[in-house]
Amino acid sequence: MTEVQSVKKKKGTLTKEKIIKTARNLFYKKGYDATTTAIIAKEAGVSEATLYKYFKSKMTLLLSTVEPECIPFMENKNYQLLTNQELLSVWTNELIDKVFYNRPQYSIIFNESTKHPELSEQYIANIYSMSNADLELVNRMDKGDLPKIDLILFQVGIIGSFLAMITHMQIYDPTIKLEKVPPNIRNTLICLIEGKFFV
Amino acid sequence: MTEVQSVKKKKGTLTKEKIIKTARNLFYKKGYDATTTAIIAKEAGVSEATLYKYFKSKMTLLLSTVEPECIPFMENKNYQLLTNQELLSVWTNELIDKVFYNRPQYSIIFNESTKHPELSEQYIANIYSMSNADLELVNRMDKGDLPKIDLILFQVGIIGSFLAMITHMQIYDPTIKLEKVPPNIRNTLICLIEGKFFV
DNA sequence: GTCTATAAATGGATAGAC
DNA sequence: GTCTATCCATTTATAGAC
Repeated sequence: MTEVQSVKKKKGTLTKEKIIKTARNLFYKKGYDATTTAIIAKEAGVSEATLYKYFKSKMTLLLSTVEPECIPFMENKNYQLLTNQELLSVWTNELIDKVFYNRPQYSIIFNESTKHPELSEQYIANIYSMSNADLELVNRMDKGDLPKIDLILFQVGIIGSFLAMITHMQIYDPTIKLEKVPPNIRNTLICLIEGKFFV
Repeated sequence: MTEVQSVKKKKGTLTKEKIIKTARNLFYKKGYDATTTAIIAKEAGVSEATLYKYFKSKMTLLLSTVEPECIPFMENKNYQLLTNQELLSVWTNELIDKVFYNRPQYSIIFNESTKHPELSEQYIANIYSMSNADLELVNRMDKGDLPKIDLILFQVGIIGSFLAMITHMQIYDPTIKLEKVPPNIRNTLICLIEGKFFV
């Protein structure tokens, strides 16, 4: 399938995607301000002039790297059939997975939005996009089946918590390769959210 | 008391402190890489040459801004007398307050450590410094009175969560003045940690 | 569509006067 | 202890050839 796609795609499109992908990883690892257009171009295998053919500024490129292309990741389960406990558990795990597989985007948005207000719109678009599980949660809160809380702030807290834990591991072992959510992080986070520590 | 102190202090010391304070706020608000030594000097009311008399490089200044001068903030309660519930509640609130009143330092360390490994040492020194409440928690975990968890990772999660919530508010209202922990953040975070949502 | 070459501005850092 | 003036490397961004 990727074969078919890449045959269809024009050279220019591929170059553009390569630049975005390269820039995203660099912004994620070193931050926007510390990443030069020179190094992006070099690692993407193009010249700086080419980069500026596709993006009229470095900021435009930044915005492209956080576009929600990979953000939607939701299953279409029958959330209505779940118990409160089950729903919350599913919701938490879906959130963790979504953030994990898009952690460069989330990390960039969370880290750079205060510094570069141009990103705020993308931040809001991401944070306020509702999954089906979200909607069902809100539904039950409205009906009184679940305690009413600020779900957005709650979610922000979980994402911040998760990203901090990932960062923590990376500070300890900068060479670590994260192919899936590290089990100890998932456990500690679930433990945190479910209040398991509060016996 | 500040009067007495300022009389005692030499001019140079005051200048140095002014530079650190100014730099800390700028690093916090705009990030290390986006903050120039020119703007630090200007806002501190000195020339760049003066700044470089006190700090041999911009990185040295960064390290000074996160030094734990304000970090210790702990009470000396009789933690042994508290019930598990009370201890956890006290521990959580102390952590929140500590992070809040030193949020520039925490924020800088959390945001810049991956990008600038020179900071890792400070990161570790901060994260691994144990308060009395920490020690009592570990104690009870060892005795089996509380479930055993990775307390460090747990703490990292809470700090990340808290900083993300603060950032979230600031993205919404960049003019906001935070004089104390916003009640909705404290509530949501407590609600998160105590698993109140998991009925 | 991509490159080489370069403009224009800004960055961190220092020498030397007062 | 502090400043003015300046150095040199690096940065974003572009013009014009292929």
